[in-house]
Amino acid sequence: MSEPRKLEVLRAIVEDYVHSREPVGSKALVERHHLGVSSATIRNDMAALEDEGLITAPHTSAGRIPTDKGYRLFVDQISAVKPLSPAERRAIQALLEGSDDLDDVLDRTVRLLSQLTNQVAVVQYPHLSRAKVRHIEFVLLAPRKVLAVLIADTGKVEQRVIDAGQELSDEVLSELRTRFLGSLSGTPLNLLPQTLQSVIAGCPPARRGPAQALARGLEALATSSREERMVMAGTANLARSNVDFPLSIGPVLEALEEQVVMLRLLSDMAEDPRGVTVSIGRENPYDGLAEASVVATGYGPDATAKVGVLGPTRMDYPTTMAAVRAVARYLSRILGP
Amino acid sequence: MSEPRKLEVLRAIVEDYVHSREPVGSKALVERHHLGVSSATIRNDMAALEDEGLITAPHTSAGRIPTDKGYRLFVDQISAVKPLSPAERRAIQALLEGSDDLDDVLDRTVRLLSQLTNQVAVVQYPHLSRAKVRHIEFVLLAPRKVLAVLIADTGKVEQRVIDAGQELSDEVLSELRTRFLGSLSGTPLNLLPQTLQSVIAGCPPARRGPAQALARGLEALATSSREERMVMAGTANLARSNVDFPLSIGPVLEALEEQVVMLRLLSDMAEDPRGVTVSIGRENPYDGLAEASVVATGYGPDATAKVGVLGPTRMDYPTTMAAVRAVARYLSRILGP
DNA sequence: GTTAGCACTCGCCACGCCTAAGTGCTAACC
DNA sequence: GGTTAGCACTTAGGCGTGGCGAGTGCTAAC
Repeated sequence: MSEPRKLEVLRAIVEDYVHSREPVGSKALVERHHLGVSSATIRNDMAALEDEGLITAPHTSAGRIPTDKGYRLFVDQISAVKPLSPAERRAIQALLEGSDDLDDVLDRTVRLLSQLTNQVAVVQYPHLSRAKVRHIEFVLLAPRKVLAVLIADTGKVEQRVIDAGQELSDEVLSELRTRFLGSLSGTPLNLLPQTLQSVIAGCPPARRGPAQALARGLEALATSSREERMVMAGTANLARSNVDFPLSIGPVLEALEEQVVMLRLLSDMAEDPRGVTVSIGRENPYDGLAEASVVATGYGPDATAKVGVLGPTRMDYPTTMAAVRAVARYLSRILGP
Repeated sequence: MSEPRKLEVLRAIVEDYVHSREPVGSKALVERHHLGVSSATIRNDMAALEDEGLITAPHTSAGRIPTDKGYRLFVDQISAVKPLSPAERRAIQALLEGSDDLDDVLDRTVRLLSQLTNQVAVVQYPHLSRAKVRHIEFVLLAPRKVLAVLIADTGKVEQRVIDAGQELSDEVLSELRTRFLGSLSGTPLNLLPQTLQSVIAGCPPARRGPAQALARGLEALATSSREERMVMAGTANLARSNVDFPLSIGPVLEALEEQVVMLRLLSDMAEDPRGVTVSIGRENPYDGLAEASVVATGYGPDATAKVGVLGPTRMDYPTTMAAVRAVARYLSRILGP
């Protein structure tokens, strides 16, 4: 029993099953792929694969389907990344080029990716840590309520309402604004906390209170937005493939809606040297996603924010991985300096 | 055959069907509701109701279910708005009070409303027309690219990247900023176009070009955000009630994701004097929502932005309407002056 | 206008049957 | 030893049958 052929058999099973959604038997296998051996031999191989836990039979007299472990082996060692079609490349380029705003870019990206893969696409907002403060604005909404707006040089705008703790006049606020802006302009966001301390220290005692409140607000602004938000598209694709999620489309939707879950999941995915990380079925901790796989990768300057796709474990990994990788690259290029 | 009793029968049918999801027959009806007549009489009434197109029988020997028209009559003339439970009132109050940001408020609102009704909740962003300009900021991202930020006195922040058409220096931009801010501060957003014209007119010829570009950008900023965006929550509830959308949960998700469709739908709903508008099944033009109903109402100062709920035609209208109305009221109060 | 009674219509479910697909095993073969 | 042919065995799923059960419409009496 040759080891290479066993892998070849696993590959064939995965591909056929992904294609037909039906358990694949030994006979169909030798017919569709020219493996050069008879179905009996394949049966032996399949028995071995089953012993190793790579495939399983839903019932005695059905063909085999890959297990999570089988998909894992397939993804890690067998499959080759399928190149995108020129049409797809063009679509990516065209769709992403005419956009200005960051929100806009991300929005187009998820839509594109979900169309490309026929699955649910997810994009995490890029981190701000590398960005620098471009501008700060305080606006007095009510005597004690200040709207703080932070504009980063990446074009990202963050806002938040802050309780100043005491009543402020427009003049005081304006003075504070100048103070903050003077010290903070150009500061990288990850260094913001320290710099804020020095601003407060430089304030006359009378201004300390509100300055501290504002500083806290700004700090929250810079850190809160880090990994907190994401955009999503293509949930309708879940329903189309309701054959894949027999009755469990509900939990999947829940997980997607509870953005925290998805964000955790994305963040936890270790960066794969080959560029795209895959989490298959029960490999991920959330029960609702037991029958789902996530294909994701980082993008942007330090590749910390993630873009990815969620679909049934029975998905076309090579193509999906190719699409995710391609989209991430274009995305990085567009957002890049 | 008494007219009032016929309505009573329709009411009973709607309520039972909503409760049990199963066609309701004449016998079950007299048992569950004390109508004071026999099942034979009810059968006669039901035949009449069917002639009028208010109810229908899925097949010969099944009970009846309401038609869209039947629901319509029920909503318009029969049902009484069910008051919310004290617990629900408390939940609304508690959840909405601890919030600061507009985004935050809307986000909590949809989540709350979807939990309250076990359906998909939708909130349209409030219009800006009544809001006034509080602050304007221009930030130079690249020699020709300007990030315009518009802060309204409602605390809403809008941003957009503008192509200035020619290279600008920080000084020129700063001068323009002062010019714009001087004239625009306090201007209601719906009057923005006219005011912008006067700003441009007041510019020295050398500044006209960029000023015009910026003005166009600001105008787009003020109008674009009007009815364009919405927040949504509770799509997972669609799946839970997959009994209601037999196989058609896909189209519903599509409609929800194509925000344009939902926004059109919401905007098109005429304001009902009783406060809550209902669109039932095929009353709405989009095919994917043929089995869905929307319950919505306006909120905010001029009640032009909408908040609502989408669910199966077979929904508990009285409670849903009550929830929508209550949430809209709290929302108006919080956003109010 | 209401009611009782009755014949009739279907959807649904359970039962049993059969077929097709696929397996595992054994014995022969190279 | 690995490969193959053959065969007995298993089982899901499709299909027709028949028996409820729920519900209706109609008629005749009240």
